[in-house]
Amino acid sequence: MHLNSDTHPLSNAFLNLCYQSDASRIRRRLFKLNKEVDSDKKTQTLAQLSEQAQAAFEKVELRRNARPKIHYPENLPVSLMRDDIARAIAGNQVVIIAGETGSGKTTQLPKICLEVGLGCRGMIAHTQPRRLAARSVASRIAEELQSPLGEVVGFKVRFADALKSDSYIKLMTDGILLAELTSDRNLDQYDTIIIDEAHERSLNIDFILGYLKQILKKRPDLKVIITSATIDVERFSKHFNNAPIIEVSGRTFPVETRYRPLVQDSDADLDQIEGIFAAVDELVSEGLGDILIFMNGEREIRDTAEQLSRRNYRDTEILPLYARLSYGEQSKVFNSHRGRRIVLATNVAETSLTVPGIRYVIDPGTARISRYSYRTKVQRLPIEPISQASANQRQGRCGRVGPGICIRLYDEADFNNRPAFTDPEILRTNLASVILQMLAIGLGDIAGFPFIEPPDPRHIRDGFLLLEELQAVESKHNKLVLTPLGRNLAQIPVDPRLARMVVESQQLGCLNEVLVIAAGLSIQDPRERPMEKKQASDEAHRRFADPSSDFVSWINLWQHLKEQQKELSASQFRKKCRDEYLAYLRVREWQDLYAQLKQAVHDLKWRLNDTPASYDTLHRALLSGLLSHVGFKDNNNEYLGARNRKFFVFPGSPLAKKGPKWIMAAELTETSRLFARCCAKIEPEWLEPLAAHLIKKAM
DNA sequence: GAGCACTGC
Repeated sequence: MHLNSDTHPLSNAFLNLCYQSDASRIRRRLFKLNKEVDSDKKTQTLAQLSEQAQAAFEKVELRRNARPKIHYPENLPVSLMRDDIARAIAGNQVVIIAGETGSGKTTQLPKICLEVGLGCRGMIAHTQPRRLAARSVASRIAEELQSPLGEVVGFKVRFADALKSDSYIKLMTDGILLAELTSDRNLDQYDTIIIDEAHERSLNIDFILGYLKQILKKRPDLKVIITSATIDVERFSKHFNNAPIIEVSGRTFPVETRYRPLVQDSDADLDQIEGIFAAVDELVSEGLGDILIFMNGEREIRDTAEQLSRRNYRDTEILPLYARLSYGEQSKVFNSHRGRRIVLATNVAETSLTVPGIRYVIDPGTARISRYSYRTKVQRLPIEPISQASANQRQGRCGRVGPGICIRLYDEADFNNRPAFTDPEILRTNLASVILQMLAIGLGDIAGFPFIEPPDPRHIRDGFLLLEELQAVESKHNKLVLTPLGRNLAQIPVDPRLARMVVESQQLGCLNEVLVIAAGLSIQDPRERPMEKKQASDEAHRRFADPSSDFVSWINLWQHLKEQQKELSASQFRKKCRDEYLAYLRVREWQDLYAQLKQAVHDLKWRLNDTPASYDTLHRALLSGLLSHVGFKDNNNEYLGARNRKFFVFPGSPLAKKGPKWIMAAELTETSRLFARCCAKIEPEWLEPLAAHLIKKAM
């Protein structure tokens, strides 16, 4: 029989019916076999591969027959449209599903896929922007399919998974899917990819959508489903060659929008707090129901909460809500309550967290939005007017339990003049990390990558510049390519600057300490600082402070935790953390991330140092990643280096008098959460890479 | 001595 015959196990037609990852492996071996000259060996391998193909075919049959029985909750809008959806999926490689919350698309789509026969030649990948969502969606679908979590339906997020090799549906964060690209270029383990919440347009989502567009031709069997809120869906459709859009209605209640601008006809202008008072008064007179007020930040929330509580609304509790809040305080918004509740929240409440039972929303119309300034080379968090899409999302937060009212503290003309959508992250961020990943996967020209919205060329250039400073890329034949060091950076799953420190520390013999610090600087600060216990918590934390360096305090805290953990039982340790104003879950995250980094350096065949590192080597390693954020003063107290770099010298400090040999402080990444002091004596040779870039710029 | 939302590997 000839290989071209459709029934031969090694024919293309047959392999197309086999389990995809096996088929792809067999194809690769067939391709290699072309070069084999020994005909006996060739025949033998062909027989072997035929057998494997047969098994891979049967695997698909087995999976098809073992699928669970599928039922749909009849009251969901998406259930009613499942035939339309099934038909669209069967007839198109890419389908866009647009629907608001409450349509049931997230839970029902993978079931529809399974029912039409997908999930058999490979798993159904289903991505979520957040870990928590990935896990809880997995549980919900597993429950509906009456299968324990991790069997038919599993999940994989950073630090946790529950999945079997014969699972059908795999919930994951979009970041995990991206990370898997490194070892599975064509996503062969999947026959279907569902990208949920694509309208959020995170860096990960934009990158995945570009990547998928590229592999559709190589994987004609792969089905892709993009789901999004009903905003900007045409853009997705256009990106994927006019893929069909199916709209699914949501199940929400009508929301009345009232415009109450602060700026009125000249003399009656209100400031924001007065506007909020007036809006709260107005809503209180509407009747019972919880109120959600959007704010720009922690401080603003605290101030507003204080002023609102002074107004003594009857039977009303005021709750703050922001990400840095301790878990205990955050969870208060989920507790049942009597009377009225006013929740003052940052943007967490817009996407990440759904505050239950909200009937009224007050939207001042602004938010802090992270933006990379190409001019100053730093990431900033300016307060900006939010987009129409974002305002509508906020408004929708009060239509989930009944008809709602949303008061906007601006006028309708203002709303209509705003941009329709928030700029996607890719247009607002430093691209070093994305570029590094793209180079590592071998995607070639960043400028030619099919992004939905291509990033600003100046941002791309700056991304390369940062990578160059970190010595991760170099110019070769007029092209910027990854250096061996850069290849290592790409394998260390933290910000490239932090990864750079890890690489340097390996050479200097302080890997262990720097892993602790790099992990610590990547997570949310585990130190809690509750409003009413500021002093006590500061004192508890001060025990770990190091006079010369904030980085060393991380090490001190780490050691302390390790000792406590050794002595105490698990529950005692949890309690101890609480008593010492440390967030247990974040401590765990720190330890998990450390373990992950340790694994990564283990894979690189690097060894941890057994003896404690000296201050000098430690700081030298840390500075390698800080270069682009650090400047220094010469003996005349003149700045060397780009003045607009993040750069701090404490002028009053005695160390400032010591001249250019001391770096005093540096802000590592975008937010003050990572502000850290390090007073390190800098040896001239450490300065070379720094001086090369910075001094040249200063000239 | 800064004072600034939220995610993700």
